[in-house]
Amino acid sequence: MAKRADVAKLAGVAESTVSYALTGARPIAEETKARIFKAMADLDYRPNAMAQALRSGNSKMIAMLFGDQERGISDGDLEYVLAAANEARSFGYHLILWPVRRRAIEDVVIQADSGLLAGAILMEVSLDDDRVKLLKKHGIPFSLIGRTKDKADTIFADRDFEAATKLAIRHLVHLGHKDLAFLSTSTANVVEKIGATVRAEKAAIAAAKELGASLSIIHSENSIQDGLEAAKEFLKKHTKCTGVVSLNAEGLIGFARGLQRNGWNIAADVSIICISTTNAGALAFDPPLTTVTPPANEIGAAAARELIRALEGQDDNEPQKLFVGELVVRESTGPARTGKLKR
Amino acid sequence: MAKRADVAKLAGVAESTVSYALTGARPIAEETKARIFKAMADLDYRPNAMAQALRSGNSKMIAMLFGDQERGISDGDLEYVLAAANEARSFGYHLILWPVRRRAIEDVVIQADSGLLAGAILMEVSLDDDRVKLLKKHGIPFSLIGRTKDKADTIFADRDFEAATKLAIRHLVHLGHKDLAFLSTSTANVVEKIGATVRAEKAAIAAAKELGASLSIIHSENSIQDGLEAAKEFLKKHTKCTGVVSLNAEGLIGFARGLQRNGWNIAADVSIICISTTNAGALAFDPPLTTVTPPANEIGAAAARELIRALEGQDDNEPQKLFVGELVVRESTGPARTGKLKR
DNA sequence: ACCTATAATCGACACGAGTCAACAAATAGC
DNA sequence: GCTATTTGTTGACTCGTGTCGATTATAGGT
Repeated sequence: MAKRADVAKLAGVAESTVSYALTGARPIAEETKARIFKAMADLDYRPNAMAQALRSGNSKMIAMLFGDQERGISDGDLEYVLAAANEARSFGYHLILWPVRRRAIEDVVIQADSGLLAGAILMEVSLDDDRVKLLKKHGIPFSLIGRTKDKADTIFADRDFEAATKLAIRHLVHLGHKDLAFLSTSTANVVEKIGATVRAEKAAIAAAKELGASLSIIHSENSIQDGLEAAKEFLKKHTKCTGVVSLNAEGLIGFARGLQRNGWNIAADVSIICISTTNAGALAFDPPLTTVTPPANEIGAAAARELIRALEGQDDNEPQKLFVGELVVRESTGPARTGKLKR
Repeated sequence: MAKRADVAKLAGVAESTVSYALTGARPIAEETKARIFKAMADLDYRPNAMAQALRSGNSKMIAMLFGDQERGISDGDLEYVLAAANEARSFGYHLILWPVRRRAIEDVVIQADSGLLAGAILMEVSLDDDRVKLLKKHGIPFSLIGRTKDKADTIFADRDFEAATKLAIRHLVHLGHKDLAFLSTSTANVVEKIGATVRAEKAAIAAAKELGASLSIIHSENSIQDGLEAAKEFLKKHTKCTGVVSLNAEGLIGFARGLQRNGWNIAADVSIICISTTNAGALAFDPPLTTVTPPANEIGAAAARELIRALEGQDDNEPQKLFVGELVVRESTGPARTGKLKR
């Protein structure tokens, strides 16, 4: 592979001149520039990325910290990751996929200290996340997909759960629903203070109150099996409910199935709206699911973009971004049923 | 950050001695070694990855080339990627996620020439893939998830579609099914010679013949909507069929729904087995889907491992790996119906 | 006419590691 | 007891860039 010295020799200039022609850090005569670029083209010259990284102290590598086993992989996750990767690349950065168990975060610190990583993006953040503290302590630049309770001096892109939940509840209330249920994730998530769960539950309660509807919260693991259990609970205690908002994509599959097996008709007997599934997931439902779709692309891209801005030392007035997502009305919601269930 | 010079000074030795203590390329007295390691620990020294990469000419970075928009993202894809990332990291390598449109593959060559990439892993390979030719031409080490028609001198990890398809068909035949259908992907995939489609179709025909069953092939895009269309076609032309093998995970959702809406009972009226969906996808089905599950973890890991072996110059007797996947019997298959459909 | 600012270029050095040639001391071979 | 090899260590060089200081030529201001 041709190096800078080869280009300089062929163009008949000093190596530094080639550098300045490339970076524009100092003026170079047009004529000389032309000669240099010609030489670069002839030699098919590519500046060596590792040498640049070493010299400049910027590897342009960003670790995408992916919580591995713990919470299971959901189909939507890939969307965040791809969006971040695309955005990073458009800035000349690269995204290293880093499946890392929660406890093994020290590896990341080590690799950052070794100059491999310029920064990191963290997914699945809890409200009081040790990993965030560790990264802060070691001065490693990072951004979050999600957010912690203490938001000071933190770059993040997150869902605006308050707005999304409210959007969903308002949709149901406008359809005449008065008795609502909120299908949340596991109680463990509440205890561990997973941001999404805590915020969405709070927001649901607030929005229901504001809009004059009642709301019960149902907890369920993020699995079909547990969704079925949740349906049983619902059928026992919450038959008055005519509308369900779900934060739990996987659980909702079981939940809906449980109701359907019991003879319930989705949309006619009970309206269901999900705020946490992809469009693909919504269409896999029968009937297709009304959703407030998480804008995974925007969130992933924003997390990457804002981190890179910080890395490049650009002052950003607002590196904390919230995204609501769009209400997409499909066929799982309809006017609140009046009178008794027809069964 | 402490550098090698700091360690050398603190330990009272030359820099090269520190290097040799670290790499073991030359013998160093135990006593000296101890002093050096003590100094490294005290200074919290980490060798600079970029300097090592520059000096050694090995960036230890592998691009995971991810066909972006074209074929849509399926949930299973993340599994391959994560498995490859984990495997790579266990060898001290890193996986750069690289969403790249088919045509933009030149970028990869450029970045490989720039020393950023040590190699690449390619997904969604067609039997006669231009990208493979390009990488070969430029001498960029790569491995495939999937495989081309010309397998010579190529590292790959792929599904053994022949065996997987046969496993599926045998399962049905053993249950007494004689008239089978094969739900394939789009005809475009056949024209473009996507390996999975071409191989699985061939294998299905061969296996059915061998086991004495009839087999019709139904083409459908990988979407629920098209799956519904495929169901219509099936209901018109193939009502004799009692068993369906599907290569088309997304399409199968629509296909099954189409049959169910027409009053068909899955398992009782028609057995369905899918060879290309994740366990999660299978469980989202109602009834849970019998599958020959793609061993995404093994395939992703093997693609990474074999590439790294080649990069490190290890002669490998067999860098071409095939994986069948396990037959998991769930509730979508049962004995062939006898007599007429009860409708 | 003189001083200063800017354009254009060059050579030297630094970034932080790996590796080779050289050398002293210790050991082995016969 | 003399040569041949191994052990242990050092300094110098290299990987390919970015950038600073110095140098010359030219233009601009008074």
